[in-house]
Amino acid sequence: MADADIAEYQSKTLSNYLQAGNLMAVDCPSREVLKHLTSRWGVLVLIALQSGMHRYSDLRRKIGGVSERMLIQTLQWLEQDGMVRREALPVVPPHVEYSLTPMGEEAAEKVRALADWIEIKFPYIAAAQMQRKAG
Amino acid sequence: MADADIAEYQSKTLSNYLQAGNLMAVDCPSREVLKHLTSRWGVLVLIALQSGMHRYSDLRRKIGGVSERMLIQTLQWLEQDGMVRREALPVVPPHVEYSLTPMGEEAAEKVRALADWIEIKFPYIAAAQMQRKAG
DNA sequence: TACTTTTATGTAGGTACCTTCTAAAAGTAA
DNA sequence: TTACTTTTAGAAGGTACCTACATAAAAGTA
Repeated sequence: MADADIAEYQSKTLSNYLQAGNLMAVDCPSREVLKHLTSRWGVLVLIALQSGMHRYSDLRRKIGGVSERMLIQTLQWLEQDGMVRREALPVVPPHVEYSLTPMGEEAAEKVRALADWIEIKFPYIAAAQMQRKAG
Repeated sequence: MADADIAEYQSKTLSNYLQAGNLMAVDCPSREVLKHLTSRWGVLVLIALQSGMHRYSDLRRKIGGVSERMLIQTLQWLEQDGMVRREALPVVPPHVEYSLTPMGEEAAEKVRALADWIEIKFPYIAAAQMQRKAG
């Protein structure tokens, strides 16, 4: 932990951490969490992990089009936010298991509700888009 | 409507539009919709409009930190996707009213469920972040 | 020695989001 | 005439996401 982090940590009282976030406020740090959970790949990682533990390469296969770099990046964001648990087995070649924490399960449910809705409603959305272009 | 759009439109049969989206697929156009709904300002616009019609400047005031450019941009995405209805009154200075379509109401509910969850859980998330940095 | 495997990291470069500034429109008020 | 109103567009420039490619480690096999 860097000195700057320690200073920042100690400057905040417990009550600061008990306050709910306010996403409408300009500088509320909860916006960072929103950004991670709703990021291009964050959504898909959460949904993919809902069906249980996955290895890194499993996720890469499952989530079409994600690059190695961004998958790692996204997993690290979600791990840092306490949504994803990372377990590295001390073997060669490396074997790393990713799974959702209890908090991650809750987040994944919310995100999946939106994703499912989009998938089901997509025909209507596409139709609306066409109508608008044609109109 | 441009010729290219007409050609694209006619190349698709009705059944194409009745297929549900698949967000895990690389090139499924539903991913664009997901991107709009979960974009940095898209989430906040949907939630803000849940309490009814807002003028452009109302939204700008309500959503902390959004720039004029991005608010317009986001509203146009959501309008194009059929989530937001835009009504311009023919007066000077301009008076434009934005509101959710029925489909937008549904999307907003899903998005708000996630946002509410983040705001409530934020103290725990922040604590998790700190633990990780300190660990 | 060369090659394999899996999970990362580093870098170079592109793209798209995003902010800021400027400007337009046509009325009203000073 | 000048300033001010509200909504939107355009341009310039910054930043962060994102892709692609190269590199690394570690221990086993051909």
